[in-house]
Amino acid sequence: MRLYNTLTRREEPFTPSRDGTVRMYTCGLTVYARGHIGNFRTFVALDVLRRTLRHVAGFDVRQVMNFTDVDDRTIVESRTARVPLREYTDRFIAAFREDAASLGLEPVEAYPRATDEENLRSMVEMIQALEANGHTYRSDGSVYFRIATLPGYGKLARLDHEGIKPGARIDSDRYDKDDARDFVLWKATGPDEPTWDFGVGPGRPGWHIECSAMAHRLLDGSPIDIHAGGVDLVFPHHENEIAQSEGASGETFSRFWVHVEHLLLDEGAKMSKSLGNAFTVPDVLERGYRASALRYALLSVHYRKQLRFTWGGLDQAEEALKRLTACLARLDAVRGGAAHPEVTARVEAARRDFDDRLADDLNVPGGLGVMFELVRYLNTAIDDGGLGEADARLARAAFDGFDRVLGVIALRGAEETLADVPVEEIERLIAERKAARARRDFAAADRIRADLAGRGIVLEDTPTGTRWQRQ
RNA sequence: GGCGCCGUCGCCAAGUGGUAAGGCAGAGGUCUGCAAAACCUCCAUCCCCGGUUCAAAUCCGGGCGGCGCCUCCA
Repeated sequence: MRLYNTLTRREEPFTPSRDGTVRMYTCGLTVYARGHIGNFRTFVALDVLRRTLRHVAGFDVRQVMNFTDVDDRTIVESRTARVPLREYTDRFIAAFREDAASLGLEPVEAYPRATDEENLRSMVEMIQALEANGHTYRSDGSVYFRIATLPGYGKLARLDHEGIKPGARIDSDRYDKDDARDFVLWKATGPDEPTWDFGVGPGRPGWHIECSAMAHRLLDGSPIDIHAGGVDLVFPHHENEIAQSEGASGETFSRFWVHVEHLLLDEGAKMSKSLGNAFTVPDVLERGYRASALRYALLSVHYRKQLRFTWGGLDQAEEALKRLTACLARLDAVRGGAAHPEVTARVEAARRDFDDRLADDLNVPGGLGVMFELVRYLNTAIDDGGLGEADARLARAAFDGFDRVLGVIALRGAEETLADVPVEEIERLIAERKAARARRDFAAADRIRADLAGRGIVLEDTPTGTRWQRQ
């Protein structure tokens, strides 16, 4: 498959470097608050990447997604809440897991936390390696990375080193640094702060070191195949990760860098917790939208384009999903009849086209187009009686294939089984209504339909019986 | 000030040299006890101006507009 690589600013053919297994690191959440849907835009996009690597490209994937559970904000917020740091961050890790499940994110192979001892130890080892290689200096008990010692510094972000804007936010952490662009590897303990001492003095990890160390430890050394995250991480986080990893090991850190563009608000501003304009997944669900619609909305724009989030956009996503599931229900109702060669050919072509779109730097919108063209074709075939049960089964398998990447049909199905009106009751009422219609008691029939409609269940009569659907 | 991205139908969004996918919304029709769904038909020449080319939404130049990054950030 082809993937856009931020390192080269080009699309390149991608294949894992070792025996068919993609080793991928994803920067996860800083768990000082519940992640918002902007964060999840990134995670959904990277979930699609993961699924495409597995199900379209046919690779195995070993993916690591970290939780940053110690930094200035987690420390401050936990102190404000008067809750121990670990307990405080546990809450938001649990919230992440809930939201990730709601959105149908495939679990990744490892979710390391920065403050787990084995991770802290590997960070310290990396810092010691950097010290041995002459890339560090100490100041007031903290250890810093001296970027002047690494000629390739800046290769990812391609920043103009000389042109730092006067007045830009430099040196915001107010420690003594020799150069504004140097960054902290290990921060000396402040008053009343959590602290660890595994060999470079008492303190806590700087933001960047955790990812370098955990990627190295959990993905079995450099170079890893893909390192991914939101675009805002390109600089300084990813640039500094490269500096640390390559300064310590002398080897390329990651072959590919994948960055997901931001989700913006309707007004065009970036959604972010610090700006106080963020929605969480539960916020969206409380408005009556389904997680499957949110997932669809988040993945329906190419990952390298900014996505403007609107409630109307969610409505459109919901309608599109209904069109899709309605077609699947029709397919499932087809009885009898052999395969038609023309249908087989169309379905096979759609599968190929879908995979081609996804393999082309994750062209999800293109893939959705292919899928909906097939929907129209199949609907027409059903109406014309030109679709046999064998065709329907083949088509259904194709949609299952699409959904291994999109993950949206399966999510709908899971939502159905969790809903408040039990399926058995719905089916009982449908049977009652059928009896009423048979004796032409349409008033009773309509009463049942209205009752279910009031509880969010829509009935549709078809030649093969009554179908129902949740609103 | 530096670096970079983007501007396609009312809305969302593919397409990046060969004559505009798809979704939502809208109009008309078929079907139906009603309703819904579904299907059919209709609905754009690609921000503007120049240029290159047999051919440009796609390449080049210049505008206009929107956004991101330049040490909190997915």
